[in-house]
Amino acid sequence: MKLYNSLSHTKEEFVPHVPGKVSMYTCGPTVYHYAHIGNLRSYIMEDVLEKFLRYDGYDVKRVMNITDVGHLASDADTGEDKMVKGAQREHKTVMEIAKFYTDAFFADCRKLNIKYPDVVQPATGMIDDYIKVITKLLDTGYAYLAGGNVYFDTSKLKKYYVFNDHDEENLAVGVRDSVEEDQNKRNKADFVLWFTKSKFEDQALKWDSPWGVGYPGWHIECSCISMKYLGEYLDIHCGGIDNAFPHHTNEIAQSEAYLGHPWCRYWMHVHHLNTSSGKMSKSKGEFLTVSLLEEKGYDPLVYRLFCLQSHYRKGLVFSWENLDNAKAAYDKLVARVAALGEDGEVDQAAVDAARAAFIEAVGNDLNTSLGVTAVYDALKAGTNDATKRAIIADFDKVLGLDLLGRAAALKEKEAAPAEGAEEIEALIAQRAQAKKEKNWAQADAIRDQLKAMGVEIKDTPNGVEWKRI
RNA sequence: GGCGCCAUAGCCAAGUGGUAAGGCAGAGGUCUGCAAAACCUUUACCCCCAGUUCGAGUCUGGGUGGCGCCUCCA
Repeated sequence: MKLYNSLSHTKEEFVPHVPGKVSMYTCGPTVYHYAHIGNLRSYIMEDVLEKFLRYDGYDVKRVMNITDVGHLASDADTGEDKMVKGAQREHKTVMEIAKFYTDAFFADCRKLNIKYPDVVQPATGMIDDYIKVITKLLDTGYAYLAGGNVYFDTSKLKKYYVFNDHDEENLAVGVRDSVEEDQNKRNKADFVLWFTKSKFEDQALKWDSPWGVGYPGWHIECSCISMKYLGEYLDIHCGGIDNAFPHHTNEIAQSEAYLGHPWCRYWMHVHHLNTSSGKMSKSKGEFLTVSLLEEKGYDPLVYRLFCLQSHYRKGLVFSWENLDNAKAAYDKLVARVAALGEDGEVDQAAVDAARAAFIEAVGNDLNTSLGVTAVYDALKAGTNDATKRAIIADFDKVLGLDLLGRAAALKEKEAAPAEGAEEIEALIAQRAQAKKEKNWAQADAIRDQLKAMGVEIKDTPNGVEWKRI
């Protein structure tokens, strides 16, 4: 497949380090609050990537971290750790908070049909590894001690700004309000590997280390977790675009300094979900969760379709109008799939041809919009229904829209003798009588009454059909 | 200020030099007492200005606009 690589800024043919196998790392959530649907856009698109690679025949191993330590609480840099703040807010311990929101995150993922990674590793479980890597970086001169903390020395690298050509002179450090420049740093871009002293004294979790009691820096976890489970050569590293700098840049710096050779070949960055006022973010306070969508009556998979209709490398604007658009499309799609019959022999040649076209489309830098179009093409094709079902089932291994499952549920719901069926049938009979007498007002009144009961009727040549809505 | 991504119909979008896919919404139609559903038909001089070319949405240069990053973010 072709994949846009943030390192080269071009679409490249994807070639894994070991033929047939793909090692894939994803930056996981910081578990201090619910994930919002903007966070989840990344995980949906990464899920599609993973599923597509499997669909295309690769043996994929996917690893994700859970950040349960060490992220700052606010723009104002006031010295609270996000985990600590979350714990204080809810009167729980940091670890209780982490557990709760980790579970909540994966519950959301399940609803969105996002596969659970092969390995999930909380950052707090890897302290020994961080110490091992930091020790070597100190021994080899890539790191230094200053003011009680261990820093990575970015000047030791041939190229530090790997994703874009930053000019250090023009980097605006502390560009946001009240972020102070750390005076211990030798170079502007240096970053902390291990804290023993910081402005953030209220860390809940601290560990002993050769440099004193403290806690790890904000980037080391991803390097260490990735290397532990996926080895020295990583094929694909995923994450939100906002992580490219400094987080991923620093990961590369640490990992390659530690390993002494190139580390990760492909970097995939998912762009943001925006609202009319910019990206959706937790720190802005107002954000949408999967639960909220459900409360408002949206199937979470409607949101998945909403994401798939766009491209991961483009900003996507969220609005209720746009989500309604996706909802209408999804409901229609499910209804069309539900209308497919069961009869006929699957035309394997047609399935193979559709599959080849699908791979061609989605394999081009994850063109999910075309992938969705392929479903419509399959529905319109001149094949029998069994073949259409087979093709849609096949595509759905990647798209994850559960079209067949939802269609079956829809049919079951319509077929089930719902509660109050006699009453409904009686009303329908009354309406039929009214219609016969051309008493349209009463016929319409009965239809409205049924609608108020949650029953939708339609007149067909074969009589009246009704269903619950 | 620096760096990066993006710019196609009301909305989401495809398009990788040869006379603009698809979806949603809208409009018209078939059916219907009226609806609903379904089906059919229909809706674009591709942000602007130069340039390259027989030919540019597609390449080049310059603008404009939106978004992101510059040590919390997916």
